[in-house]
Amino acid sequence: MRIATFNVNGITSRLPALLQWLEETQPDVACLQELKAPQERFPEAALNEAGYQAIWHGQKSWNGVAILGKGVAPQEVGRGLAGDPEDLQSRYIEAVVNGVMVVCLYLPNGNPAPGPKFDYKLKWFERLIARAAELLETGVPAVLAGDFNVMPTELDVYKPERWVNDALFRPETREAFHRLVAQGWTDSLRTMHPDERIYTFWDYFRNAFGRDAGLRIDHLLLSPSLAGALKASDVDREVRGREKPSDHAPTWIELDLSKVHNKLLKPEKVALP
DNA sequence: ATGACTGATGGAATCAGA
Repeated sequence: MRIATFNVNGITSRLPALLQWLEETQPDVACLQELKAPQERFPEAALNEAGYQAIWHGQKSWNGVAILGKGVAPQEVGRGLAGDPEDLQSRYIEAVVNGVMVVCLYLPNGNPAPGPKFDYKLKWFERLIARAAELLETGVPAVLAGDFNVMPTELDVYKPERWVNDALFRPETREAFHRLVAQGWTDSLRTMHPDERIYTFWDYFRNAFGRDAGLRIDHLLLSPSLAGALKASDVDREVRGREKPSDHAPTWIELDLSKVHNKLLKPEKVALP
């Protein structure tokens, strides 16, 4: 099973590129971020036509997340991240797809740092860490997929010294990401490419893609029950070089679920905390 | 330290992104 994550940076203007990529790579599950569209303006019909069923949490102008299932309807577990009833931003949605718990998230950018936006990012991170711990306690096979807005190490940024004071790379941010992973999650892309400079985002500015001035900020984290099923992981880099691209490229994993067949969630057992 | 580029909103200029 292939699970992909793709920050589309506006699903309305990105729809042709999204449909082309889905047609070409046929992921079984696709997690989308930055829809930048209100709930009623999600292009459900076009995605159905392409063979995908979807759940989504839209928001006017900003944010917005979606989970697509190829030929299957994602069974929604919840939307919105627990821990702050006053947080109305659409950054989090969970669903069971093909027996796997799929978490699609768009972690706040946090710039400028320090400041209130950075505080919001760190608090959001703590809420995510709490939810991730809950999921691990249940033992469900789970994937945390999305735009984490974190470069975990110096290998994940083209020029680390330029980013040390940025919200995506500050020590507090990296420490939170490492604390999350240390719960027992597997960083799929880094596991399959231990020493490689491999990016998922390139700024629109200054010909960043042409210079390969990129960042690795989109991640797929696997629960222990799924780690043994990881077969491959990579970035669909060429998508970033096309006409009217997102500033992110799709990032994906390939899982061999026959290896964890007895651990998959049954349809009648999707009731989770 | 700043700006470059893009999308959404609204119908120009501004915010937000990373």
